[in-house]
Amino acid sequence: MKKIKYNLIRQDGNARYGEIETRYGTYETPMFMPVGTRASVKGLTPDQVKECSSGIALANTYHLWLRPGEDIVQKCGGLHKFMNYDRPILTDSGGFQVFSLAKNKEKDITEEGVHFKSHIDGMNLLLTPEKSIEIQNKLDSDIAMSFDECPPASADYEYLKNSIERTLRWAERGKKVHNNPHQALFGIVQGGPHKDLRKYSAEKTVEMDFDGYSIGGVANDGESKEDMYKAIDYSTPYLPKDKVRYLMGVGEPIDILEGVERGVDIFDCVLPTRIARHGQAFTREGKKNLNNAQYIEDLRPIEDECDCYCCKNFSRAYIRHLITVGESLGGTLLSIHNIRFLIKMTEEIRESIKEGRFLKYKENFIKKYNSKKK
RNA sequence: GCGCCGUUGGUGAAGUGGUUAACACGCUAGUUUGUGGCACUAGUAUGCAUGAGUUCGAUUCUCAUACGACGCC
Repeated sequence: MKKIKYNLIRQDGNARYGEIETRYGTYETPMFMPVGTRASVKGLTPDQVKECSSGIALANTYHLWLRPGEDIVQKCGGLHKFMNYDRPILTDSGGFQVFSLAKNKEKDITEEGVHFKSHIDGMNLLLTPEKSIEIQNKLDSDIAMSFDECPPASADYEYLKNSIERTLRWAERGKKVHNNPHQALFGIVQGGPHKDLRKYSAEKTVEMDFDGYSIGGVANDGESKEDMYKAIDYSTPYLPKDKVRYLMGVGEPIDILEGVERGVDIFDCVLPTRIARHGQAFTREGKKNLNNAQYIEDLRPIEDECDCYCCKNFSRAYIRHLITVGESLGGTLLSIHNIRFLIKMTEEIRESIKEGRFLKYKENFIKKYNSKKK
């Protein structure tokens, strides 16, 4: 009956090195979590994901609710058995998806929940805080997320003020129905880039006593980097030290570093797999587009020093070939590289925090990462 | 040999006597942050087989040449 437990081991400034204990083992933080929206990290087998030294993986409540349905997953023995991933799983609440599907924001987002049309068959549906938690209970993930309102980056102060109040009420409602004894439940801090709203949202959420806390409403379309960093800056100071902090949806290497510096422990992002499918690779010197003609005869791996399956076995020329002809193996290999890249990065971040040189590590990383930019 | 039709970019092609020659694919580059997977954005023919003519002006009209398809002897 053990929920997750976070142990803070060392701090370097606000950067934290720690570990998360779960029923599927103990994993170190800072951590990057690969995203497997529909109970699958796109293009990868669970073994391939684990080979990247993955810890927690993500799945999505909205998608699994529509197909195959939470009851099917439950009958199959829960999400871990269903997708054969024997490490921890976090389920997103579905809020993010549902908000992008709600056409008429004013009318469709109500106190009860969010009305929207299924992206599959157009059916009118309603997702409520209770429903989201009930689905996640059945999916049997290790961490469930509260159902929050995810306002666009363009939302103004007044809108956000009302929005965080509603998110707090929704968090309370979700908490009441949450009944999976070995599933942790996280609260979500909102409030845009505004200091007072973030502070208020964080303090009120913490009062409800969740198993961990996320910073939401970042990495939205059109949001500036400055606003994202502000959102973190104004949230983490009000979060308890002995609970995990999760920055939702962030996965650009530099943003991970900025998050860690501000006291964030875990990150998730679709970026490594999405850009992989479109032919791009993270490297120490910034993103590389393997579609580019310069790689046609390039026999080198994407990165000489990388220890991933892709870099140990395949050339840039081969990957470019796969990508340009549309072979899905190209996306798979690049996804392995990109996921490993971010996880390796978090391993190095942990070492640097343990040794008290995180800021130096960050500075060097960013310098090299931006070195090829004009 | 005669007749007839055709010849537009890397490809398939649309089109007009008068500023920037449609569209698609390809190619080139860029984008992508709690995934409505396999998308989006931008660029990509200084020239419409070659030569001459008509015209203020021709890729568009006329003639010749070259090449190609079809038909006939």
